[in-house]
Amino acid sequence: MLDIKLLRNDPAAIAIELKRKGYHLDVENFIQLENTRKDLQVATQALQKERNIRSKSIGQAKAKGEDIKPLLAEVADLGDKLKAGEQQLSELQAEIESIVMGIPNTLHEDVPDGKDEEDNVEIATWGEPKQFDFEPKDHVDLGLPNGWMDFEVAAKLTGSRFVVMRGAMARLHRALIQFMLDTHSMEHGYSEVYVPYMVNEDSLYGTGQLPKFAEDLFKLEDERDFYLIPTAEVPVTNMIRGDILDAEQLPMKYTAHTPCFRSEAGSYGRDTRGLIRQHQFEKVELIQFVKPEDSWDALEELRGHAETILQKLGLAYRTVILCSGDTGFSAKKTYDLEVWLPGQQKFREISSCSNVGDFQARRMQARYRNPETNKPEFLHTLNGSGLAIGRTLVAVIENYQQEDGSIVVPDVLKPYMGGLEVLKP
RNA sequence: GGAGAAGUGGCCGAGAGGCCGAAGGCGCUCCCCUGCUAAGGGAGUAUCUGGUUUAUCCCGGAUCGAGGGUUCGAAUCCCUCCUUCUCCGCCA
Repeated sequence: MLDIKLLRNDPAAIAIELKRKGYHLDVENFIQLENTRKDLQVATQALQKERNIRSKSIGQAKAKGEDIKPLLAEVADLGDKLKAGEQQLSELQAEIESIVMGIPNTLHEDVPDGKDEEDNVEIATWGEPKQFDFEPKDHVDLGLPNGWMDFEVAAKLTGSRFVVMRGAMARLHRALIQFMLDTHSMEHGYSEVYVPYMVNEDSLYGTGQLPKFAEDLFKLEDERDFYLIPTAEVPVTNMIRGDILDAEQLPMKYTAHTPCFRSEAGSYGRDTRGLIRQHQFEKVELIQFVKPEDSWDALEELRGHAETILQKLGLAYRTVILCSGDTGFSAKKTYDLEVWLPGQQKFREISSCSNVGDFQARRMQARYRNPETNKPEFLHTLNGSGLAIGRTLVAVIENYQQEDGSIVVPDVLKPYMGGLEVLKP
């Protein structure tokens, strides 16, 4: 959520900023609604004030034993007028709120202009795309013959975009999770949390998935309006919803492993093969809560933490900064890490690290007490994948494959593989 | 799943239709006093929001788990929901 005061003061300037993100803000409509709201609110509050004064005097008269009948007659029609005004006002406020909740975050000035992912800008690379002296297979061809990956069984169990993994592959998948959690919690200063995989609507409003992106989510058939989480960002970030933290508690860093559930509505036909785009995948997430002045440094740090994982795994990657049109709804600035996949001869997104600024904090009413002003102020939130497990598995097996279809276990994963050094078909 | 109890400021806790945004205590901040320590005295100390502009000040409005309702007036009465606790049942 943007600062409503900024929006009121200069909606035109905000509209120009939002245009970079491809969002059209109807300034005239907004100003008109705001003006109506202001009039209505002033009028309603005046009525409330009168009601309060009169009620108080009735109480005082009654205490003195005076006849209150004439006083009651005076306020007879006040109640109806007030009720009508209050209802009108709350409807209008709800309308304004729904507009404001649907407005994306503004961008950092570093973010390059652009329309879509074609315009993202590469800012760094690490490692060299691996050269093979044979034709490298993609992860599906590596996984299928051994029964390591089974998409048909998964389709029988559930449907498309699911997988069953077996044996050493399932273990390698698990090893990645352990390795990442251990690295972030023991070397990068994050505290590990275990969180619910279902959340309520308030949480999804808090991080920005609702109200706009309901179609991307799986909603449970249940009167409680629970949703499966699309990312650990939702439960972990919402842990501090409604809180006022002490300044000394910041920065707060959390890491969590969770499955992520995404409906992938609108991506029919894209990445239909293999593990790249599934309805259910695992992810190790990094979340930071920081003071406003620290969030840009924190973004660089967080990105470094995600990059460390790729480096330790020895996987070549490039870092891109998302252009204005590709940056997500809540983010001020986002780096994507793209890993080299020999099977596709392409870099593919494996992590996304964003500084959200105070956008989610506003929605969540998540604040800290600024010792200088002694006032509660919105903190800043950041999130990043560290990393997406399914795609990391893809990268590992494609990059560590050998001509006979076996897969060498990267050194850092060996402690988690019970002595297994090569996955043999 | 059944029966019962309870949700009030940073914390504890009073409050039972009006003078209650809320006693009292603890904690915290500032000041005074005491040579230091210990103790004592005084003042302050919720959040959101409107007028209203960057901020202060001032004057309003709202908020006592959430949402509805009754009433001139609700922390207080009624309804629904959520959460916590106790007992029973079931269960990984």
